[in-house]
Amino acid sequence: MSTPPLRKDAAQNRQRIIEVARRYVDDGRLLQLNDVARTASIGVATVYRHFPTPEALLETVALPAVEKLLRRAERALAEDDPWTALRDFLAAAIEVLLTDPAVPPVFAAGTDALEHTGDLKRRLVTAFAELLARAHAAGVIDSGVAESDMTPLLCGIAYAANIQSALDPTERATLGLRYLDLLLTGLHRP
Amino acid sequence: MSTPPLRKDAAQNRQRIIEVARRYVDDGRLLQLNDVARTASIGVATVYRHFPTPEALLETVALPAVEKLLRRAERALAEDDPWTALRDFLAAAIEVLLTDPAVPPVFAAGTDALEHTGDLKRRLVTAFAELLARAHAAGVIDSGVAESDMTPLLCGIAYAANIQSALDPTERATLGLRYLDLLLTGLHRP
Amino acid sequence: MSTPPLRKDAAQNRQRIIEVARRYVDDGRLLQLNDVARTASIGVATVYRHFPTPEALLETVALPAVEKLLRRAERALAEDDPWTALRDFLAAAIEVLLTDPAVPPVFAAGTDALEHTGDLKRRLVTAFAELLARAHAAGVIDSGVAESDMTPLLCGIAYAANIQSALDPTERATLGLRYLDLLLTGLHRP
Amino acid sequence: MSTPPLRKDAAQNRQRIIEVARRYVDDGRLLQLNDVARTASIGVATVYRHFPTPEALLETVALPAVEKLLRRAERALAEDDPWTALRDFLAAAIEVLLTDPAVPPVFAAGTDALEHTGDLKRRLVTAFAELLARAHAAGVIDSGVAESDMTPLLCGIAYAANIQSALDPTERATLGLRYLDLLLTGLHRP
DNA sequence: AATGAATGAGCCTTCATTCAT
DNA sequence: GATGAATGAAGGCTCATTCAT
Repeated sequence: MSTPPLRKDAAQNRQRIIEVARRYVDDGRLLQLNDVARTASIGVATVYRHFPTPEALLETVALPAVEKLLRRAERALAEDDPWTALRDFLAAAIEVLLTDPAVPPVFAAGTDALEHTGDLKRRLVTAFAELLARAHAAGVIDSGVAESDMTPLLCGIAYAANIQSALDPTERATLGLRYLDLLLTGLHRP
Repeated sequence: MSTPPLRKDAAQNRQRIIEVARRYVDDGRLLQLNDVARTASIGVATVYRHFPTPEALLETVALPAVEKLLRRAERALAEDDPWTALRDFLAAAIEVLLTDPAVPPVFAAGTDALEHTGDLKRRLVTAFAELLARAHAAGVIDSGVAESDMTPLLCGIAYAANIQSALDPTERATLGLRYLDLLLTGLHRP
Repeated sequence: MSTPPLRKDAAQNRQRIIEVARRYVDDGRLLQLNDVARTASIGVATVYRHFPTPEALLETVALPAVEKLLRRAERALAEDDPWTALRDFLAAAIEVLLTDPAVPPVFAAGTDALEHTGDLKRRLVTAFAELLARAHAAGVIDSGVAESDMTPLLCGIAYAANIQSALDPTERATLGLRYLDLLLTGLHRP
Repeated sequence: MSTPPLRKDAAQNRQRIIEVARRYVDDGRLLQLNDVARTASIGVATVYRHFPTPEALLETVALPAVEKLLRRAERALAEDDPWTALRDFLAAAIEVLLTDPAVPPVFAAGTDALEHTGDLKRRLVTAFAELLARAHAAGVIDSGVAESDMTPLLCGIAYAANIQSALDPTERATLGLRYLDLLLTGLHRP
């Protein structure tokens, strides 16, 4: 089912590639397999074998953050108050999206390079759906919001915060949380 | 002040280039000057003289939509009720952003290729600032929202709606308006 | 025989082109007709009519200097002492070659764009031949030096001095005169 | 220290590129990487990897000749008579400069594309400096000539000989040696 | 499994020259 | 005579991907 265990040197290479790619992503550089290979002092073809496309590599880089978010979602599911649960999850999502530049493109992408990525995303949506259902049941959220709005809304907020390219990552995260708050509270004061 | 009047044939070429570029943008193709030239059956250098960079061409393509939006902003300024005025403007902006794919990149860009574009954007921000000030004065809007939030928020909503790439433009516009409404109203029902 | 008198505006244009070209040459920029036209705010075709090739323009720019050198040659012919006459002429040539960057390429070129340039160059060689003949007759110069060595030797010295691109024009002229002196005196001390 | 040994096929390609470039240089054609690639039936990028700039390729083509000259310089250093040593070296230099059209531009260039080229040039200047010092000590050369005059003087002579574009390479070499002789002996007969 | 050399399509851009206005 | 827009060939260079070693 899962990938066969890698030979030790292969595993090392794989790790090295991911580390280099991580640096690229953090620096805002474009992930180019060729480039990454050179930086990692690893043959191009080796990189291609491990990661057939830049997307596959990017998703692998984003993986830990996405998994972490999934754990936050599961923790949120354990929370009693439906509103607190939902809000905490959304805040966690924004934080992850704005803290790790590898994540937004993975979320925004319509298709996934890695099956595993799709799995995680689906489980995240499922968790959100549950949180949403509880919130709806409790009447603490607009009835028009649907499960399918999660990704767009979150990515939209992250995108909005990222437009301020002059800010540093921490400031952008703060800004994103403020935008989330605006969305939750609403701009209008009747 | 403005560019000297173009010779008739030059004006035709310019128009033809813009039309071809418009088709590129609408089809979601990347604007490449060489490519546009070939499609337009016009010499590359001619295209380069008219539009030194793809951005300049894109901004020119986006121009009418941006001007239209500015007129909507000015109309909104004529509206008595501060909240209606602001909301109408925001709705118009979302509509334009989602109706014309040339517009979002122009708004999201930090720098402008054409001076005129910068002018328009600044006038738009000024108009928004005025609408916002009135809304603040009337106490009909969250006091934390600032002038500098306009572009991020609007672009964020447009981005969110555009993530649903399966939808056609009209459906995306509708979705965008719903997202705007969510933002104005707030997700939370206390 | 000679060009018909130019219309006044045409003459002005011509003058303006030459002035601009002079600046180009002095700044070490490449003479590009298109470029010159734009800088001079004159239509490209106008420039082309006046000067069909960059060489033609360059030769025109170099003209006054070449004519000046020819006058120096004629003055040298009036000098009594054959050695002084020859040496003065050579020194004048080096000075002109290193003072006006338009001149060396004109001298080094095998073919001339303008008839007038060819005339002047030939008259210069003739004058040199005469100076040389007198020097030979007086036995004050190596018998192997021929009329056809003038251009190569002078251009060679100018080239040598120009290699020191770090120096300013005046310093290069001084260096060129030193190289001429070396050539006249010889490096060898027996 | 030196470049890692090339793979066999890579070495063949490299060699092929150099051979084609050599033909270009000998024919007086401009070295254009794209052009060379096409002629050599080798991918452009391959050529670019081996030689990032035309200068790098040119210097590589010129290398054997420059190395040969350096050996001549070292042989000259072994010669007892200071004047003979210096003269032989200069003659060898002129021969090389006029025999291999790849060499003059390399010498005249202020900056080197390849470190190795710079090394060789510096070693050549050092050798010349030594030959010059001995000649000065023996009082057999004009005291004004300095080490820094080597390149200009040699290139100047080569340039002078090359102006006679009608001559074939061998004749030009002969002419160059005559010009060298004139420089050593001096034109003036007092 | 790993390597990295090779590929060549394809983009961007410039320039000399012509020609319709 | 003057203008300057138009041309399109051509050069420079990069990049994702393959394949021989």
